[in-house]
Amino acid sequence: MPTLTLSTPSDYDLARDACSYGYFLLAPNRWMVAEQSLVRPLLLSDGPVLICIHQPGGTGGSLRLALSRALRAGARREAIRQIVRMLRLDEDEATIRNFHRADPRFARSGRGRLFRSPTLFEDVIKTVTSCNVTWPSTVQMNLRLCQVLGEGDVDAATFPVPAKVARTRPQTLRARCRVGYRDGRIVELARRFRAPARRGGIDLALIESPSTSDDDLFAYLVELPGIGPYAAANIMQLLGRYSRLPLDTESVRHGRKILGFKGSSAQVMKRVHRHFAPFGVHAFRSYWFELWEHYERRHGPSSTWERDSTGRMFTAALLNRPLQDTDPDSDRQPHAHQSRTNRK
DNA sequence: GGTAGACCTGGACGC
DNA sequence: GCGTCCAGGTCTACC
Repeated sequence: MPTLTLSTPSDYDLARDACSYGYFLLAPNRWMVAEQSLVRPLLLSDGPVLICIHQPGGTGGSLRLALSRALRAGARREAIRQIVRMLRLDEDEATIRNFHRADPRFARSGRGRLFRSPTLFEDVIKTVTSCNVTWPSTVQMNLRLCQVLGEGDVDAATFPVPAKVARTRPQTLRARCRVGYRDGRIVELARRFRAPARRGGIDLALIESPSTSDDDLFAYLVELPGIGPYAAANIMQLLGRYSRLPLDTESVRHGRKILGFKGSSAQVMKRVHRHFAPFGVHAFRSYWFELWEHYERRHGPSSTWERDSTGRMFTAALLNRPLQDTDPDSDRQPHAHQSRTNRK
């Protein structure tokens, strides 16, 4: 089996940093608990390739990539570019240290990087499939999108590319991928990813330019079909902009149960927003890793979560249920356990 | 600018 | 096993 080696920042820990955001549990990603490795297919210009990513040397060690086929130089560069984006290997030690200076609670665990997708398109569609549904439905939608529209073996199909989704009828998406009313919005988003910016397509130059302000980026994203304030803020963190909080019902639950805030949902959201505002450009990471830590208190280290069983753990009924009697501290002990933490 | 209701799926629950 | 209720963010209409 062909292999590649990829160096990492000296603080990089695959198990910790890949299992840091719920998308690592969504198809076509597959976290192999026993092997502590990430398996997923990537679509390259010369076809799909299945990649198994492992870090045999532990923290700071190089990543070993086992490939299902040999890659020519161009395809190899393409694969590495996608993996670097997905694992945020481009966020160096200094970037993470800045976050830890702003929020020292996570310096010891080293948390700072958040898992994302190899492409912006996949991140945007995953965000849309996480809106207005419970987590198990998000898991199913992504699995079906890959099985129905992805390339390669059905068990290891890639995430579909914009061109394929843009050609698909909304009714097909609804019937076969069970995306519900999101069908037309997903197809329209795919069409915009296909079209050049001057003809109404996604303006990648604006999105990726560091000179675009957070406010301007948010205003642009929120105008896209299927993207509201929550989704826009989430896409921003996936783009590496951490100043905005994607506040949803989970935020309200966290605000009430963990932070002890009272009042209506809108009031609790405002208080959560104010609570994390002092972390400035790091606000989302502080918010997220605090949330993640509580998920891990319930379900154990995220690197032990299985895609097929973990999805069922994140239902409103279970999350609202108090912790077992074996944990007398109950939920409201935010940092009593310095373990690992989450969901989306 | 703020609010109410529809959108769709699947889990939870009662019978 | 079946029927009903509910959770979830976006969008549109309306005030």
